[in-house]
Amino acid sequence: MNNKTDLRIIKTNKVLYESLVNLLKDKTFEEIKVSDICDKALVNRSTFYAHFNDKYELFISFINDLKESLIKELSIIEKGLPLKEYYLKLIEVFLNHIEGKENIYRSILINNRNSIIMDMIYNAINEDIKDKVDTNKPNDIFISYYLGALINVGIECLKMIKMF
Amino acid sequence: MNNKTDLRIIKTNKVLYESLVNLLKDKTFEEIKVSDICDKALVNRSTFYAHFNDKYELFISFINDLKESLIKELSIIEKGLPLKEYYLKLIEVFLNHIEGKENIYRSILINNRNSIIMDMIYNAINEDIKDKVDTNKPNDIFISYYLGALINVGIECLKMIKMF
DNA sequence: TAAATAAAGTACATTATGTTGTTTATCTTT
DNA sequence: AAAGATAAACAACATAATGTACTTTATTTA
Repeated sequence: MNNKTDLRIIKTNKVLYESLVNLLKDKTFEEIKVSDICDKALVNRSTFYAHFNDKYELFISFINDLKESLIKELSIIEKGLPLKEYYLKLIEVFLNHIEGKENIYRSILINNRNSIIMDMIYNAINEDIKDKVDTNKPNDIFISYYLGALINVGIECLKMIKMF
Repeated sequence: MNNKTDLRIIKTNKVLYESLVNLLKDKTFEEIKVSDICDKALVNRSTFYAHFNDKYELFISFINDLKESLIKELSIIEKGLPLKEYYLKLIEVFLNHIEGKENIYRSILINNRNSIIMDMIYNAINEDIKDKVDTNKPNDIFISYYLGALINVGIECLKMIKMF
C-alpha cells in the first residue's frame, strides 16, 4: 500500500483528504470519527485502516502536503536578503498562500484553530527563514516574535474574509 | 453538584485538575482518556461524569480558572496608557504570569501547543487591551499582530527554560 | 489478457463512553 | 454531637468507536 502511482491509491487518498476537510467545516477534529470520514468519502472503513493507522495520521499526512506546497511557494524568495526585506516578502507569500488555499485553511482554523496546522506553518517558515536570512540577533525568540505575529495576522485575515 | 463550598466537590475538582495536568506532561490531550484521569485522581469514573460531561469540559473549566488568574494579574495595569507603554507592561505581566504557572503551561504546551489555551490567552489579553487602551489604529489586525508575537515569545521562553 | 493488488465486505474482540440505580462515606447545619 | 442532605464509590449495562483478520470482488498495471 505504498505505490504512489497506483490510481486506486491516489484516488482513495484524495477522497479521504477531501472528506476530512469538508467535515472540518462543521465539526471539531476530535468530534470527527473514522467512520464519518469513510461515509462521506464512500470508502470502506477497512480500506481506511489499510492506509492510515488512525485519523491523526490522515490529518498529519494531509498537513504535510500543505506544508510542501507552502515550502514550494516560499522558495521564490531570494536568499541573502536582509531580515526586514525578507519579512516583507514573507508576508506577501504567506498571505497569498492562505488566499490560495482559503477554503482549506478556513475549514481547519474556524472550528479548531488547530495547533497542528499552526505548528506546520511555523516550522515551514522557520526553516525557510533560517536557510535564507543570516541575522545576528538572538535568534529563536526574535524569529518567534515575528512569526507569531504573522501567523496570527493570517488567521485574522481569514476571519475577516469570512464575514463577506 | 453545584455548591462551590462543599469540601468534597472542591476536592474532587482539584484532584481531577491535577490529574489532567500531570497526564498532559506525557500525552496529548486527545490520547488521554476519561478513565486515565480518574485512575490517576483516584476518583470513580461515575463521579467524573457527575461533574463534567466529558474531558473537554474538565479542560475548559480548568482553562477558565487559568484565565481568571491571568485577568486578575492584568488588572494591575493602569487604564488610559498609550498603546506602546501598555504593551511593555503587558509583556512584563504576561511573562510573569507564565513563570508563575510554569509547570502548568509547560505541561499543556509541550505536547500540545494547545489551541484552547492559546485562545484563552488571546481572549484574556484582547479584552484587557480593548478596555484599557483607546487606539485609533485599524483595530483587530493590529492587536492580533502584537498578541500573536507576544504569545509566541512566551512559548519560546518556556521552551528555553525547559532546557535547564 | 493475466497477474498483482487495492478496495469492499464481513465478522469479531476490545476499549471507551455515557447512563442509571444502589450503597457508603462525608459534609453541613442546627 | 446527631440528623439530614448529598457527594462519592460501586456495579451493571447499552452503545459507539476502534482496530484487526480474512475472504471476495474490482481495478490497475505491465
